[in-house]
Amino acid sequence: MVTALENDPDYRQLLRDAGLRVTPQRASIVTILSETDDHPNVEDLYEKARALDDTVSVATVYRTMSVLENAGLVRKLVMDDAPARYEMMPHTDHDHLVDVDSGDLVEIPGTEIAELMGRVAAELGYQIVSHHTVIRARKT
Amino acid sequence: MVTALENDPDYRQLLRDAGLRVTPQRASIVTILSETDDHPNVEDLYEKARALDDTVSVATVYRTMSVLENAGLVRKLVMDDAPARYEMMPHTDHDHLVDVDSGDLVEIPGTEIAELMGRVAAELGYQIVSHHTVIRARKT
DNA sequence: ATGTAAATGCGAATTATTCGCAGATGTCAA
DNA sequence: TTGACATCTGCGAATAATTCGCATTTACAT
Repeated sequence: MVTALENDPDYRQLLRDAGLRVTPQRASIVTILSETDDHPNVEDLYEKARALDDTVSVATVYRTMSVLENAGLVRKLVMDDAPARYEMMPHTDHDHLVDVDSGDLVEIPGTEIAELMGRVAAELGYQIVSHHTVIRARKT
Repeated sequence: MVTALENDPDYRQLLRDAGLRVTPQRASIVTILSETDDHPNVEDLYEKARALDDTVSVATVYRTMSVLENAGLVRKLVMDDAPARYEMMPHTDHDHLVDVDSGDLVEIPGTEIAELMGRVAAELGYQIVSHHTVIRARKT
């Protein structure tokens, strides 16, 4: 269980490779995000990161997410009717399903969906940059 | 070329079947939306509907979209960084692809993607209510 | 015709997110 | 090590999209 980015040189290097400075605020935010199983929104991240480092501000959480998204380190999940949620860019690809009754967000393992999209996009002469899929569903 | 819902009894009935009143504002908005090829946002709809009927207000466009979406007559496309866009619920299913360079929105014909999602969701014990997929891509 | 719930316009309120700016600080080259 | 300086930061104000409150109107079942 890692408690600070200091102990986890991976992210320090990832940030540097992306041409980004390693600040304590970014360290706390990335630590929180990478240690969590769910998909926090900015408010969640702000509160938890602040527990590690009370100099973190909301604006910085927004900026950090934006900057990490551009660097391809973070994936933003745009929700239909709620603030965006985030996850570290997964190594094992997956999509997302929202339980419309409970609001839970479930990960759909597997790369089939993305692969199919890739094929279909290729047929139209496009190469996928990213895809945003949120399935709204109800337990059967 | 239809110019008012009056001439297109289909939608009047669809609204009624959904338990909704047929108001002139709704008539204008639905007419505009159903005659357009692209995927207008609320501002687009507001301006065009207002040309038909200058009593239409922005709030009503929002409310109408919301109400029609719940009734399953309209599909809302949640964009990553721009206001939501809408389309009449298509009979021929399709998904959407945004050209990241031009901003163009392209329809992806076919039901394969939705079918695959349906199968995958079923495996997890879910039944799809709706799915919102926007692929961001670049011409090859 | 008429009663009533539903719908409307208006403008104010809310919510998520971005921005401007002045001060702080990581990083790099000497 | 130490500067130098571009990058980051916090703060609070600004913006943009969307929703709400409320008084008034209206569609439509009876």
